[in-house]
Amino acid sequence: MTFNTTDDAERSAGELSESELKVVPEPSLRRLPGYVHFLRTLRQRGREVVSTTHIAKDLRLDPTQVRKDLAYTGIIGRPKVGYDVEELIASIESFLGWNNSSDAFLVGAGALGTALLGHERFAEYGLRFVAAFDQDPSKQGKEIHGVSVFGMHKLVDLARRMHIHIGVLSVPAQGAQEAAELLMEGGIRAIWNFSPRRIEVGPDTVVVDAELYSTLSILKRNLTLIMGR
Amino acid sequence: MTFNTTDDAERSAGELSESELKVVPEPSLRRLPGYVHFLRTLRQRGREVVSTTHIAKDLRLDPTQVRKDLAYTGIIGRPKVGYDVEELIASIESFLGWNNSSDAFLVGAGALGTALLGHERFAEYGLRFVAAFDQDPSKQGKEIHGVSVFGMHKLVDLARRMHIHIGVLSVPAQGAQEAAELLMEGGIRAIWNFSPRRIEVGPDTVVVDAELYSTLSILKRNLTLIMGR
DNA sequence: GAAAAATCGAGAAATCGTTCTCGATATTCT
DNA sequence: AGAATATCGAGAACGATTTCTCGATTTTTC
Repeated sequence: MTFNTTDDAERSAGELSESELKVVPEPSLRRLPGYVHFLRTLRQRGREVVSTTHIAKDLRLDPTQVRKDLAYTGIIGRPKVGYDVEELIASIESFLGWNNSSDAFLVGAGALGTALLGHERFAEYGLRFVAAFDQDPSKQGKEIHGVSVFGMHKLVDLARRMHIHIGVLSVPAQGAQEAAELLMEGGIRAIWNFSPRRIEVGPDTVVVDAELYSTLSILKRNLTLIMGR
Repeated sequence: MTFNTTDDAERSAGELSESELKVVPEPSLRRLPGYVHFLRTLRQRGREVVSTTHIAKDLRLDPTQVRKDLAYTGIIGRPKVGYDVEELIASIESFLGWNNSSDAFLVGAGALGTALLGHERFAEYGLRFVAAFDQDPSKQGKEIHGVSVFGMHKLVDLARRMHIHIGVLSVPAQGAQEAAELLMEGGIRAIWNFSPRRIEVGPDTVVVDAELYSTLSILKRNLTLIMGR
């Protein structure tokens, strides 16, 4: 997040009813994509089963922790053997909602927005951009990486008619809240926020911050520490 | 993890000596950028002092937590008044190392890399791209957002001569480790990893994952939960 | 000038997440 | 077939982070 960063954990959780969201710890949620990535390479190498010992070793985690994380997705393993790789991938992907690809709108087709539109890899994670929006008239009517760019005034109507549920926000800080309001008016239920601003949403919408500036801060802080040794 | 993501907290911490890094909790580090952002808007509005009560309310956090976070940066407040906004911003920025801008290399000038190069905002967070590198010969010799793109073979020598300490990795998963090796050979001490792959580094280098796919996963998971109500 | 109100800062308590321990189970080896 | 080994899964122990409590301090009000 963001800078928003500020409150990532609290924030995203706070937006939903307590009971439902806190079921799975956020740290576990953060680790799950990593498992999938590792498992995909295993599958590519023809591996059929894998133990948490094995996963943990590669990812430098505690085997018990991996086991608990995997358990959240509902999979059960076999003692002395481990888990079926194929089944495990399917279990996590399904749990994370990567299977049913979601169509998304992107708001703010600047440098960052353009990059996000061009990042084909998101398809693997169940995200597909179907339209982009920008205030700048010179961008409207064009296509960026195969996605049409519209003016902001078209957003609400299009979102409603296309039944879009995900909005990706890559606008400057000032325009962030305003853009979020439009997205909500269009019926969007989830916002992936790349802007450095905390966004206020209603109870029917979730915001997750991309945390770009948070991780950058951790990097610079760590660099300072490591240079001073 | 992940791609990275997986082990962010553990990972970055693990790379440094225990004592130094664990001083400030990572959750606090993640929240600090958010404070700065909020404080900047306060300053813009002419506000001169602010209390943790005030900050916490806006960011939906616990006032005590905010107070503890701020204390890590070394600032001290005045009872009944709060903190001097200007001084507080300076304190956090200095703590996070945003003042002394760091020169960085970017590896992988694809869609994501291009976007990062064009994101002027990073300058505010003490990051400046001075060169980019890519395998693709058609990109070499050109400039992207004012930054020259070189072939990978120039990386090590240039990094050494320019005394670069930060590398930003936006290459596909397969090339990530290899690119990281080059960066380390060039003397780079900190890597901001946007690739969905865990990276192995020596004890003199830190890796911080950008966690793009982690936050996306949290978003999709939350969306699934909220849609099912 | 004294009383009231707001806020900081330090320490205690509670909560959350990670790590450890152990019994149960499936496989492999002899 | 029986013993040894590896791994899962559940619960306990531990550690870290968040939240609560309270005394001290400064400003404002009467």
